[in-house]
Amino acid sequence: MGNAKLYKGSLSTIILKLLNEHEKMYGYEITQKVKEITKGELKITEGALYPSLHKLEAEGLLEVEVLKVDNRLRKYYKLTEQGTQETVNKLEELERYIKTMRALVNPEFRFD
Amino acid sequence: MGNAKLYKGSLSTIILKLLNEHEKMYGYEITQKVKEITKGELKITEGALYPSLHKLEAEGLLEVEVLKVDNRLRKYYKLTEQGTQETVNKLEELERYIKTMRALVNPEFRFD
DNA sequence: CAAATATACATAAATAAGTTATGCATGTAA
DNA sequence: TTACATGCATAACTTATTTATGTATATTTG
Repeated sequence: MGNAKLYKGSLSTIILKLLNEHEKMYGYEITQKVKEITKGELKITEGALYPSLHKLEAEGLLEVEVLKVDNRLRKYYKLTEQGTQETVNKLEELERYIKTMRALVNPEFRFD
Repeated sequence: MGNAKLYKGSLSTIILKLLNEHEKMYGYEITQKVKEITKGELKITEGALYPSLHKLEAEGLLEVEVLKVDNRLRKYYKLTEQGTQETVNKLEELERYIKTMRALVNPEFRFD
C-alpha cells in the first residue's frame, strides 16, 4: 500500500467493511473506492488485493460470482454469513488497536 | 506482539514515543511499561523488541549507554536529535493512519 | 491510426516485521 | 531446588506486503 507501514494488517478489515457496506464489489472497484474515500492517501496495489481476496474466499468469508461486463471479466465478491460475523470482529479489533495506540502515544488518553 | 496483526509496523512508533517521554529507558523496562500502560492488551516480545532497538540505533535515531545495575547489564537507550525529529514524523503518520482508517470504516467520518 | 491509458484479472520473487523457540546469566520467591 | 523475574540476544520460520511481470480488452489522445 502506498505509504506508511502502519497499513500492514489492515487490508482484510478494509475489504470486509467495504463489502459490508456495498453488498457486492469486484477487485478493481475496491481499489478505486479506497482511492476515492481516502482522497488518494491509500492506494491498494493489485499484488496485495488479489491474494487477499483469494485468501478471504478460501477462508469462507467471501463468495464469488463471475460476470462478463462489456466483454471484460469481473469477479464480484460478497460477504458470506461467516464473513459478516468476521467483519464485526475485525472492526472491534481496529477500535481496540486505535484505543491502545492512543493510550501509548497520547498520555492524556491513558486508561484509568 | 500479543494479539492483532494490526500492531505490525507500530513498534518503532511506540518505542520512539516512550523514549520521547522518558528521556532514557532500557529494553526490559519498555516491555513492562507497555504492558502497564495498555493493561496487558499489548505485550512486546523480546524477539521483536531487541532487533527493533538495534535497527533504530543503526539508523541513528537512538544512542546507547550500557550500565551495570545490581550486577546485571542494562542497555539504556535515548533519542538522538534525529530520533526526536523522527518521533514527530511517526506520530503524524499514526494520526494520519487513524484518520484514514476511520474514513474507510466509519462512513460518518468521511472527508469532505 | 498508433500509442498511451484505463479497466480487469493474476502470480512470482523479494522484502519487512513480526512470532516462536532457544540460549545465556543473575537474583529472588516458593 | 525449582520456578519465576530480570536482562540481553539471535536464528528459523511465517505472513503480509511491494515490486515486477504477464495477459487481455476498451477508450482516449496526439
